[in-house]
Amino acid sequence: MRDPSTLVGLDKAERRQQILSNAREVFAKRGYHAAKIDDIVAAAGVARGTFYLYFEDKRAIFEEIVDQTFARLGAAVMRVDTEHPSRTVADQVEENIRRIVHALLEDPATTKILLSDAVGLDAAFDQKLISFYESVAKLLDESLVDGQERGIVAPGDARFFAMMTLGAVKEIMYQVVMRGLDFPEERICEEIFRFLSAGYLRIER
Amino acid sequence: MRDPSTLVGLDKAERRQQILSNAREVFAKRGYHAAKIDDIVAAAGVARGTFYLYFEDKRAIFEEIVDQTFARLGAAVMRVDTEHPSRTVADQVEENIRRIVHALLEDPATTKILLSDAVGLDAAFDQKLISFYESVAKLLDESLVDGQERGIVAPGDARFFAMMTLGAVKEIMYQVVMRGLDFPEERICEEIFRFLSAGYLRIER
Amino acid sequence: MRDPSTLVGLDKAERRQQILSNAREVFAKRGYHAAKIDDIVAAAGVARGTFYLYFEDKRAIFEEIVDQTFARLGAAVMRVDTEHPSRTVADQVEENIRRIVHALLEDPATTKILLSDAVGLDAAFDQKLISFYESVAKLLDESLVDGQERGIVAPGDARFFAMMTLGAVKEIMYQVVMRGLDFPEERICEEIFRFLSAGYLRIER
Amino acid sequence: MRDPSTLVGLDKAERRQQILSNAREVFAKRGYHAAKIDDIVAAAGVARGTFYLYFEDKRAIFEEIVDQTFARLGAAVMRVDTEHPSRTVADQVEENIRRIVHALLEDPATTKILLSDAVGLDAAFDQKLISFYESVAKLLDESLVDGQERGIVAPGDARFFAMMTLGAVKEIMYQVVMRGLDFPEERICEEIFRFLSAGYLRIER
DNA sequence: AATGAATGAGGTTTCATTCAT
DNA sequence: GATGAATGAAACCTCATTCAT
Repeated sequence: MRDPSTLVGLDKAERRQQILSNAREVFAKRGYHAAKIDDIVAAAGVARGTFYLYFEDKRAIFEEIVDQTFARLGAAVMRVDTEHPSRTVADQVEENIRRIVHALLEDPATTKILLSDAVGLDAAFDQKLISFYESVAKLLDESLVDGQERGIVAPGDARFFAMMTLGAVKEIMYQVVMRGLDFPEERICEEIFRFLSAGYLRIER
Repeated sequence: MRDPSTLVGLDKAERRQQILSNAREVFAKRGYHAAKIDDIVAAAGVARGTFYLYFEDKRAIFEEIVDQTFARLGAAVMRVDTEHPSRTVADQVEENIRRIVHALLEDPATTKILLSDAVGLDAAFDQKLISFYESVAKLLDESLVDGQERGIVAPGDARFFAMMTLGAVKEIMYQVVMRGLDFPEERICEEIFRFLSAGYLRIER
Repeated sequence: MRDPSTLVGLDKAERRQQILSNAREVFAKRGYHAAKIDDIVAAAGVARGTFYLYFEDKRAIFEEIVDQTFARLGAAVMRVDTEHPSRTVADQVEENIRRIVHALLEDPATTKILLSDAVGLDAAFDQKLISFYESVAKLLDESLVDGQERGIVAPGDARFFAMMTLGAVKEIMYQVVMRGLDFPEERICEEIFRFLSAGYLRIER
Repeated sequence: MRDPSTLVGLDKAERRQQILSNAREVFAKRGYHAAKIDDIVAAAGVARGTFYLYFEDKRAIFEEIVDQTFARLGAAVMRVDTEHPSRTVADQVEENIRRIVHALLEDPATTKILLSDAVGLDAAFDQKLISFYESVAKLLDESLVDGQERGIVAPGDARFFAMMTLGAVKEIMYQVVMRGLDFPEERICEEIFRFLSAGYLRIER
């Protein structure tokens, strides 16, 4: 419970944000189901009724957290410009990986929510997640197809390349936020880029 | 509700299995939280009290389903023998991918449970998942380190290779079971193998 | 809280009835809004969950009480037979008044519910009440029109006669159950019959 | 929400009346329990806090509406003067019926509140209603007893005559305001008077 | 062993009322 | 005086689990 004197004078948007931020932490810490409205309002230092003044219900605030995250991640991605590459395409790809990884690591609580709590919540939420990942995969897929035409992406089914790239990044992030692993951001990006560039199997067939 | 006459005469183990199988379907269909004990016993054609004769509680049966799956997946993996390779190493690796993918696709309901419902369930369950994936990653990691010594795996951090491989496979499986995509098993395995072998980026740095 | 030993072994219908009867008393005593589910289950000697096993919600049990009362009152009414009067029509009318009054007085708790608690509950319930009184009035109206054709009912708008008769009976019952007045049933019936027969104003116009 | 500019400059009494009138409409439209303070202040075009500057609480404003109505109805009644009848007694009785019916019909919203919403609200309110109807019945009773001494009212229990008269009038009013029936005022009065004068049963006993 | 009625803890939500500005 | 954001008591209902038969 914070000092009430610091809480007065917040305008609607600020109060909303205050509850939202605290809810995010509570969801990250306890998980969606274990997080009770009581935990959230206690963390935010507001009364239970106040919560319902700003959010429809528990699911709504959770959905908003996830939506905000989707928006933030979407904004982090730079569309790869293959037409007039002021920088090399490789740099652009690397830059995107770096931005995504950075966005995910700068707020591990939210990343944990995205990769753990939001998964398997209910059918509707599953759909939302799937749609998001589909849109990401599609974006990637298009870039890859384009890259294939220019000979900078190997031939093969770009949809698979996209899914596997997505999965590789998700898994590293999952391990990092869930196990509290402490890899340097730069290191993570390098490894991903190296993996995408050449795989690792060097074996005869 | 099944014909009760078919249910008599089941011995303890059979009755247990009967409930377990039905529960698996219900969990896969509805998700852990939306799956009510009522749904499970209705599907299994037993009384509510009977459920508790065979299982401690709802979590216990869910945990058992996941544990069985872990065991099944573990059994599917063949330890890569680099010492006395009766077959080429590449074949062994490919064989492993094929077995895992096959095990996951032959029972999509359970795969969905593993990749969606079991995620973010609660802190203890998260730990269980992490441990499983860690053990898989470790196994893979060891093989890769061994492979690096023999020059059949590229240099680099094998832990990352392991995580990314795991993530790539998980994501494809997730997409397949959640979106009902219908890729042929063989095709999936080929794409994964190709990805691990050479990545896809072919660009100057 | 009753002796639990007396409560076991009730079959579904009996348990239902047990809750229903106790709810009726609680509603009568406290009124619909002041009657809490807790009061009802305490009176019935069952757990809160048990209540919801038998009734959808508070409104549903209240509606059922009212519906039962409507049915009971409807059954108490004997259709006046003007075609082949084995008894005089007067006797039949008197008999009906007697039956209705008797039905209302033998269960004052329910009558209080009908005439007080059920009134102004909400729009849907108002509609239900109006429909019931409308059907009663219509029945009465038809008898009166028929009576007018036979010269045993004075000329005039039978709908008004019906409404006013209904109102007169309702008001007496209301006063009796709400104020605990203790008029003998027979006396009440006589006064009503006398009123319907001749009014009371004996004045020049 | 009215134009705020029209609301400034109201003095205390006007502001009070403004809230009161709007509350009356809201209560009539929604019923006591379904009428929220929010509905009332929205209708009155004032802030929620302002409501509590003028009224103790929700019950208080409702009680005041009902009290005002009681006062208005009481004022409408003319005491029947049997001592020095400047007009015939019949005319005075008829006049009273006419005044009451008129008072009830000129403000159907309030009449609906009185005959529906205020009924069965809670024990204290029931008592208030009973007291009011008792005072009305007593007044009527006294007139009738007096009339019996003068031979212009039939012999019999005047308390019953009073109750039944009250009930007859209430029921017609109830039907009119609840069902939106559109009987001419004059017609209603005639039918009541006719009923009180001679009843309608014309049958042998 | 099987049953299913009964339990009650625990969570969500509403809304009349308060109070700092 | 007026405002409306904040409050929190109170009530409802669900559903995993127990237990008498």
